[in-house]
Amino acid sequence: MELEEFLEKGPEIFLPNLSIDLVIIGYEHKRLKCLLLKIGDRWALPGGYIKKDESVEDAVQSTLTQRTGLRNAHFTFLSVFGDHNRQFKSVFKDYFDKQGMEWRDDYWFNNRFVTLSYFSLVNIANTHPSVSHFDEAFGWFDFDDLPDMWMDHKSIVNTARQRLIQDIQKEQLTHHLLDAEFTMPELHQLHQVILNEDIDRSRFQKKMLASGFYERLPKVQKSTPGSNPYQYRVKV
Amino acid sequence: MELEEFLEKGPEIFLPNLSIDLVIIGYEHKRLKCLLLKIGDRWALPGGYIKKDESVEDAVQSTLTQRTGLRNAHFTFLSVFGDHNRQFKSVFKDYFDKQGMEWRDDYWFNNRFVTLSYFSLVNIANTHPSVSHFDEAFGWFDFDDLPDMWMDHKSIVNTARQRLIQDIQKEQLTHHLLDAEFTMPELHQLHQVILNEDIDRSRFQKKMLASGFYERLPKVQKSTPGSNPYQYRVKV
DNA sequence: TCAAAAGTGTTCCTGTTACACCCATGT
DNA sequence: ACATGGGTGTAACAGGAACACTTTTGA
Repeated sequence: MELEEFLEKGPEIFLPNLSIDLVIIGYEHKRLKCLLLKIGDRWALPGGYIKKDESVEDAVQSTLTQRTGLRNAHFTFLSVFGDHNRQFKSVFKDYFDKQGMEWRDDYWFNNRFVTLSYFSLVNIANTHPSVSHFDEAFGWFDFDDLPDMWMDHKSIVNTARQRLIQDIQKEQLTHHLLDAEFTMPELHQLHQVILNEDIDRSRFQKKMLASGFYERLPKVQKSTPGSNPYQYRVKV
Repeated sequence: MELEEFLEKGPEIFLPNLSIDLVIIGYEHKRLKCLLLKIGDRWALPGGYIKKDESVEDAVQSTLTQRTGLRNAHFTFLSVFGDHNRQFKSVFKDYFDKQGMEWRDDYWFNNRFVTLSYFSLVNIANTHPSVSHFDEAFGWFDFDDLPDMWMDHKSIVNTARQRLIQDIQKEQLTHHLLDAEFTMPELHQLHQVILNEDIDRSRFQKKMLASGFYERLPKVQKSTPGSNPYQYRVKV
């Protein structure tokens, strides 16, 4: 969609008071990362709007695809942010000014918005992020080293971080962050990073295997000393 | 708000595509109950809309107060229902026809709505439910004996039931369903009803006391055989 | 004094924790 | 051979489940 169309036809195409914010989480170099977009001199979560004739889930999926290039990425509902004075005005005004574009207070996206936030676990290596109307750049940021962010976006990210810690204790979902085939040491390392604490190797491995969620594949050769770990993948 | 104003001024007052649905849960005669409203020949969840200048939480609270008469009732977010063709038209058309009221397809509440559902645990004895614009009656229905309901409302109720079962294992929130002072046997009975299974008395009592959430009060006289149970209340 | 209700104690079992042991492999 | 990494085993412990014991009280 062209910017022109987005500005003028927005209210006809989208639900005018609902937005979607995505906390897209990746893992690289033993760090948890979060995909952010640069708008003006601050950063924002990727997001989008819901077309009047599409479901919320479809809107999330397509926003996710648009931003990461991934077709069937994982995502889960995070929470509703519904403050009465929640609006994007300050975010975009800055951008318009800098671009020398006409600014109008009655642009539809200056409405008050209720946002539905979702978080998504992706394999960074498979993503091809792209920029869109207002954002000039994207970046994967360390969870512990977030840049200046617009509005309440930083607190949304932190909500996601807390939620992730809770969820991985009950559910197997961290594999989304890794390649389709991975080793237990890799998974172990990842969990330690997410929980930010040491986990007993033995216990971790037994717990994972006992879940029945993964299947063991042949060992592969590797170049470091020590024995070769098995490869695993999620069962079909 | 008068019906006239609601029909005509709605789009100016409320966010035009967001609604709230409440699963208000009570407990009476050893049964879990749910508050429903009669619209036409079916039943619906109490709900409402969000004023443009109020937060989602405030809207939920005031809808809850309006429907139950309770000032500070418990409530928790349940889930988003965001199907693309989710609309109330069929619900209200029926009502308008029966009342001999003019029907217009372009009434604002015939829009497609995304609904935010919340569930609330209340003490039925303290409630004073009231009817509003479209609903002619209210009723507390057994969870296992729900009437014909509009749209996806029955599945929202069932989502709440499942969610309640999960939540009470981790959190102390069932006391909202009882009087401010209650006995362990009462709480025990309640949990058995919610989980629909027998719970060992001994284990239950120890778990509840170990939570540190309740404080013991003096025993009171009662007229049935057996010893008098202690009273408990939530710690301040 | 008997039966029902309520509170507490005891035993068993499962699953978590911490740590030890052994095997594989590159240097 | 040895250091490193990876897989599995074991003993100690905590918390849950099942059941038994005791006291209180109205009939």
